[in-house]
Amino acid sequence: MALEHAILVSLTERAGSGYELARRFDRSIGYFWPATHQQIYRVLRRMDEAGWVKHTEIGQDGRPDKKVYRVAAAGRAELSRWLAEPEDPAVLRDGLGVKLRGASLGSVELVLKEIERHRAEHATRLEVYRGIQKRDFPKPSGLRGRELHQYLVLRGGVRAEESFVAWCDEVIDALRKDNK
Amino acid sequence: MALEHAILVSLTERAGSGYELARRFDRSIGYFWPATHQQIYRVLRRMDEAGWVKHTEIGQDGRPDKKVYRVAAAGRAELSRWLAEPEDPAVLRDGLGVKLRGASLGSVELVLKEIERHRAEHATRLEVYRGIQKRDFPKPSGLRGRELHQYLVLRGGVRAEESFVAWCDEVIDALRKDNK
DNA sequence: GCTACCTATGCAACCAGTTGCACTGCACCT
DNA sequence: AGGTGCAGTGCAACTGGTTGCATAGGTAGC
Repeated sequence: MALEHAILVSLTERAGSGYELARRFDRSIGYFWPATHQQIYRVLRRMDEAGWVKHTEIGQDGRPDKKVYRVAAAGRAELSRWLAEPEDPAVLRDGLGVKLRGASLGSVELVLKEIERHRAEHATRLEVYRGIQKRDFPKPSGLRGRELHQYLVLRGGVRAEESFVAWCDEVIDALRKDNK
Repeated sequence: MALEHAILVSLTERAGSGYELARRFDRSIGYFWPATHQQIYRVLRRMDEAGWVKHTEIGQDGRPDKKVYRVAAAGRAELSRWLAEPEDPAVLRDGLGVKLRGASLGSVELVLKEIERHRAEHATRLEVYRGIQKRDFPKPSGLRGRELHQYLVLRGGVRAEESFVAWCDEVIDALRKDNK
């Protein structure tokens, strides 16, 4: 598992509350490791009990109190232990493939519409990534170290979405021709 | 959820036992919707109780008896209901991205090795897909209907692996240059 | 004044996927 | 004779992720 580790990476970059982490996951890390606030709160509590992180309660006026977490020594140790450990390659799991495979058992028309819808969503995500790329890494050739790594992860997202959109186009085209 | 539906699609193509389904998932559908035999047995029993599939016990000599499942009317109904229903776009979830993002907190050397290892595994998977493509769809331009759909799903796998391997190459190259 | 949304944390129940194990019997290799 | 691997089904326990709900005060728009 790696939600623990994703949180540790994020908290090492900058301390934050569960809520803030959930926002960060929505915007960046979560593109590669999605997580809801429920999951994040639960894991934070677990890691707190295990001594991987420590929290400081911060009273705010006008807003609810918050707990700001920062990585403890044990957390840093666990993180480098995990970084050195081999990771199982991720598997593809997309219901759209199953739907396409079964298209002829239902309405090919509808499956085609569905693929067009997915194409649009992935194209939007791609635009978001490209926006981040332009804004945060306008000159990638000069990047080094941590920033380079962040950039390369983003590149992974861009490539995945590009390839998905291209596949959708291939499918849409082929299904339309088959229908004629 | 869609394991039910993945199984229904597979069983509609050809009736089979839980064991046979598990083999099929290992070889084809499972590239896009992985499942272990445990999961398959459990879901088959559930679908049997719900009347979506029916089984016939087949005694074999020299081998254990098996239950051959085939899709019942209720299963066909459920399948076309699901096919017409919108599906949430799949999310990317790859620990390797988290590792790369956190690389500078551990050993960049080791993360680089890890990425090379993943590259090799995905390249192997890509070769498997290309082999299937060559063997089963030597002339894709003439394909229609169900065969076309199967081919297009395979194309999705090929594209995903190609793009992953290309990303690995980009990362390996960039990390090596950064290290110099 | 009402609705809606944001910040902030959390419980409880549920569902899906993973892992480890158990049993049988044949075939093949060493 | 013993180990490995294949065919075949299955239980039990666990882990991780999802969904629905609760609470509470502040701000912004109609």
